Amino acid sequence: MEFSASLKENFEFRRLYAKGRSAAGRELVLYARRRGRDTNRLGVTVSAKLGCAVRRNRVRRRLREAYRLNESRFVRGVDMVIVVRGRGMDAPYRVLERELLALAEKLGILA
RNA sequence: UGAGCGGGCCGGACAGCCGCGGGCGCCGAGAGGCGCAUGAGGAAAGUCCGGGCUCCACAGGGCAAGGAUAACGGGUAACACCCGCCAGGGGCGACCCUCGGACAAGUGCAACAGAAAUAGACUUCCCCGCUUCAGCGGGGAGAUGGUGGAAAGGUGAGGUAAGAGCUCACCCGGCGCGUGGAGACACGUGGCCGCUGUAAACUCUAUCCGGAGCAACGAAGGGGACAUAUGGGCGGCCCGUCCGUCCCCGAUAAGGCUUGAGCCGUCGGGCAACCGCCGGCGUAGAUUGAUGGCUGUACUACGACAGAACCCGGCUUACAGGCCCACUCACAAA
RNA sequence: GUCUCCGUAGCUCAGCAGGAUAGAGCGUUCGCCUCCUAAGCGAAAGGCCGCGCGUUCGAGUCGCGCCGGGGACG
Repeated sequence: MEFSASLKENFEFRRLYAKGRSAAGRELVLYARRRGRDTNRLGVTVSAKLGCAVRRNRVRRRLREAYRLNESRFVRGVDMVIVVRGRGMDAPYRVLERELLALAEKLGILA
């Protein structure tokens, strides 16, 4: 990826939940917050209650792929967190991709 | 052909493009880039057992406590696992199932029902005496008594006043002896005995177990606290033995981190589990945690259960579908 | 990773040295009381004791294996 990295630290997730802007859809919830850098950071969260490790990994990989293939459409300098809801566990890739872009559009972080 | 039984194996495949992890090679001052091969499971899971490894000075002895295991023989590093075998049970059969030591050391428990729950009494039966013929007294007997999971070894015969393993025959169980077996045990035999069930009740017997865990451990160096013993050395006590101890930074670092009781094959030993010899192979190692997306091709057509986190051996649980081998029964044909 | 505890009526809990028909409080429903409501009084309904297998004559209770839900340390 050109200008994106992972969001890792727990306190940064918490800061986004508290201070970031959010948009919710049927399968996902997206939190985003601008920061004064040139790069983006992406975090993905799937609750352990929603399924076993294999299913959680699959959703997480699909979402990272959806972001990777559409990276050029995003604004630079944004931290974001994707939270998967129960309905999103079995959603196919196309649905997740469309939902991610729609939520990003709603938050105004698409270029 | 149908039904079944035991064991083993696979569990998405192939091609292209774009991505990811660590490894190797090359380029680059560096950041990084390019190329190559490689990259989750039979259960990776639950964390229920057993070990390796690391630290606790050695991992030492004894006692107590606690825990674990439980027919017998073997396999193994070890086990609660595996194999074989015995006993009991199920199936026409292949074969399958069983926490399978000891209630004859002691203690506890056995509701309801029943006269009575481990054993006395009562009811009842018989004989003698008395009698108002209802019964009462003395003696004998242990058979009868709706029940109950379990009732004084069972059935039959003899015997007797009435009865009783009191005696006899057969059977059952225990114990002793003999034979066979490595042993559990089996078979035979005896004028020794007849004893309720429950130890997944306490307990007893035999054997085993030091503790903590890779978030273990962790260097040089720096800082601080307590202190020479009535202290400490991973739960208790004793012996023995050793020693200054603890905290913070360094350090959410590097390492530990993958070659190991490894996998495959031939041959040999063994009923088997398994063991031995020889030859070959090199097979994830992350630290927010690597396998995804798209397209195409067929197939019993959207392909089950499911993701390594120090590493092994087991157990248990989840699992669409498919393949192979051995065997059994029924029917048919030869 | 290690270690614990709990699943019983709609809710909160009792009941465990195994014994017939599983209780209490709150709630629900019905009745009484009151002009009406609350309170009070009386009655009733409501449970495969989380699931399965086993031990036992008999299991909510004992043993084993699962499932679900908490909690502790790091």
